[in-house]
Amino acid sequence: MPVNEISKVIEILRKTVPPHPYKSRDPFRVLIATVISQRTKDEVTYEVAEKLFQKYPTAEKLKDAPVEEIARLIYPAGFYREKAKKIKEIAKLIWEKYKGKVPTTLDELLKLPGVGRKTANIVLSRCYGKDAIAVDTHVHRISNRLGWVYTKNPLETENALMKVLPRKYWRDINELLVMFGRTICRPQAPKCDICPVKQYCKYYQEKESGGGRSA
DNA sequence: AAAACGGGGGC
DNA sequence: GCCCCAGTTTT
Repeated sequence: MPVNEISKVIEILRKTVPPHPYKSRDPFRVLIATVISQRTKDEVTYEVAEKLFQKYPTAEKLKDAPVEEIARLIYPAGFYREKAKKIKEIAKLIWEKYKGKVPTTLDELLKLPGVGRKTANIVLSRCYGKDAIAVDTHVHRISNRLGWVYTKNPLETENALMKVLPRKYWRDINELLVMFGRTICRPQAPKCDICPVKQYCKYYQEKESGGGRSA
């Protein structure tokens, strides 16, 4: 797909897709909230994260919180035991090794437990203004459906997107496509009939010409 | 009732 | 690369 067409699709989505509800740009909060959101529907997880921050607002406080108490607070997000352990360990590392400041580079972030490329890139792009593409399953699925890239895993998608997606969109693409994926371009039964960019979508075109068979 | 869902890490 | 992880939502 040509670059100017990708830009057009993004501009349409920006005008039609609802804004992402999580607004904080505090690196510590974004980092912890993103870890909590892993493998869960993120509607719930931001409420859960706020409850956690009410009781433990900083890395200094969180590093001394009992794992069971963290687990109790984040329970609705699922995987609460393993996440609680990781969250506490992250808080401890940030406080002791990084003097209370969340690392600002990909390499350092990836050393934290429970932090992979998606989580690290969320922090880099949202909190530190770096040109990073945070690829989660929404970004992966939608990029492939639209025909922007043709890849089989998130890392490939990240690399391929860096070649075809104009740099000015990198930082915002995750929030935009997450909300698009939630409301229209869902994993199953996407609402193509009301999709504002279906005319630019490979998946939709194939569905139309392929006699109703899904791709 | 069963399958889909969503990141990271350990092997 | 494969497989596991827990609870909610969709089919």
